[in-house]
Amino acid sequence: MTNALSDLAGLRGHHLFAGLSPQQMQRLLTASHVDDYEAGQVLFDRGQPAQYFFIVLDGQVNLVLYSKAGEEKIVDILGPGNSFAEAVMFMAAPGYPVSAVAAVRSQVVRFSSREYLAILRESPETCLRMLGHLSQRLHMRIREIEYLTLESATHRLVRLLEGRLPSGDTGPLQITLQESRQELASRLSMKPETLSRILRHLSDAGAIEVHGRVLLVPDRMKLLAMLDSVP
Amino acid sequence: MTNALSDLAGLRGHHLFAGLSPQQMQRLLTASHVDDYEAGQVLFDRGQPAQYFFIVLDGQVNLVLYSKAGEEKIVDILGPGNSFAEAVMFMAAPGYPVSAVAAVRSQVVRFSSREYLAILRESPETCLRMLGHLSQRLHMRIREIEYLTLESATHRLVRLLEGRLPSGDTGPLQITLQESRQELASRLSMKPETLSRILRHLSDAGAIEVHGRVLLVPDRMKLLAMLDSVP
DNA sequence: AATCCGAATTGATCTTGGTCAAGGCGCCGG
DNA sequence: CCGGCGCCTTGACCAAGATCAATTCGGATT
Repeated sequence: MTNALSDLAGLRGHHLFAGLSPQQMQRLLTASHVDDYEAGQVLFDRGQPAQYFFIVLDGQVNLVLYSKAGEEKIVDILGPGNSFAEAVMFMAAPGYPVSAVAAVRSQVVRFSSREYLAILRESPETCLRMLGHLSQRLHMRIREIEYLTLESATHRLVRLLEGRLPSGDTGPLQITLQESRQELASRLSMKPETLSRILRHLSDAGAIEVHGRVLLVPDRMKLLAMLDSVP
Repeated sequence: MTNALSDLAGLRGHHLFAGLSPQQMQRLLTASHVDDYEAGQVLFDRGQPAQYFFIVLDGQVNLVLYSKAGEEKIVDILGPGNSFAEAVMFMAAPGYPVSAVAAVRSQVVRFSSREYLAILRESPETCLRMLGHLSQRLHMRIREIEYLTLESATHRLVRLLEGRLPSGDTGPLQITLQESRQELASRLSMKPETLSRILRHLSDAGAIEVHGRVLLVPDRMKLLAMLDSVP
């Protein structure tokens, strides 16, 4: 737990802070802390009172939910530059709705929600930006609900892969997964066994080529065609 | 399609408008319209450019998603006083993320997002209120994802019923469903047949008593106990 | 290189909820 | 009072994905 303002130069440009005056930024930074976490370490638990929001500097943080039986569902995976828990501060009785755990050794900045709220109160422009941000989040969740209820496991995987394809080119493309199979499965709300079988199925069909965490997509159209063949 | 300002007195108190000055409210109202819809009529389709948000005056509006195969999933059911599509206006390229269809003959006010945004730009207090509102919505969705991925159909139904029990009393309680079985099933992401079977199961177990749309809950604890017996 | 250990894959089987089809019930109009 | 038409319920069967149980793979350590 160190206060290392000097490390934070890169944060100026973060879109949550775009439009803040240098003084406002200063105010925020003096009330912020940079923390290091070991792999597996918990940043906060679901239900805990929420006084902070966060930005990942380095490493990876997973937002996760647990069932009573102990199963876990990864709701989001955050890498460097990503913020999280910034929606919680606007609730009347702020409590984190998910748990956050470092997936690997990570470095994370922790900001005071109180301070940020005070600043928001005097900058409508930033307010509107934040509204856009939350709106985006909300729509992501609605899309996730759509995929969960209306589509099969195969569809969900194909959609995720498609979303990670470098847009543009039509030739052979490459995706490097930054998460483990278990994490990927959990995020897609399926079991690792199922993910494995689907990857194999896609591979047998020639839609992808699997080399560990690297996936080759010979033809994006062929991948998308899998959506029709497995309704 | 009539502009009936006189009908709108009740809207002054709506929490989306709390804190607006009479002039601001006036500005908004002159750019708003009251529309009547038949049962089954579509207010807007998913993907359509979004320039309005809405408040239900009377009747019922369902927010729904469709799969390519034509299955439908009801995302939300809105009654008098409820607003919808108010998050969309903050997106960069506003398009409705769901479709809205009147479930019964309904009366709905349609507001100009442009106008409301202009007002927001000059009232940080209202901005913050709206942020709280969206935050709430976001958490509802996260909870829904939680239930969908981590819990069984029975759990989802019990949770919904529990949430509708008049809080407080411990004695025998009563719930009157305002939606049809089909709607309820769709909202809970299950088929009507499954809902029917679960209701029967709960009824056999003595946790509820079913009389058409009226449900009696002899003991809220007994209902909650079903969560353990069917993991 | 040999070993170890957790992660990933594969196969066999099970469970939940979906599908399909056949009644039953309620409500409305005649 | 009687049909008829939706909606709901019930039953028999099915399928996607989960679970359980071996292997196998990969990569770190010695």
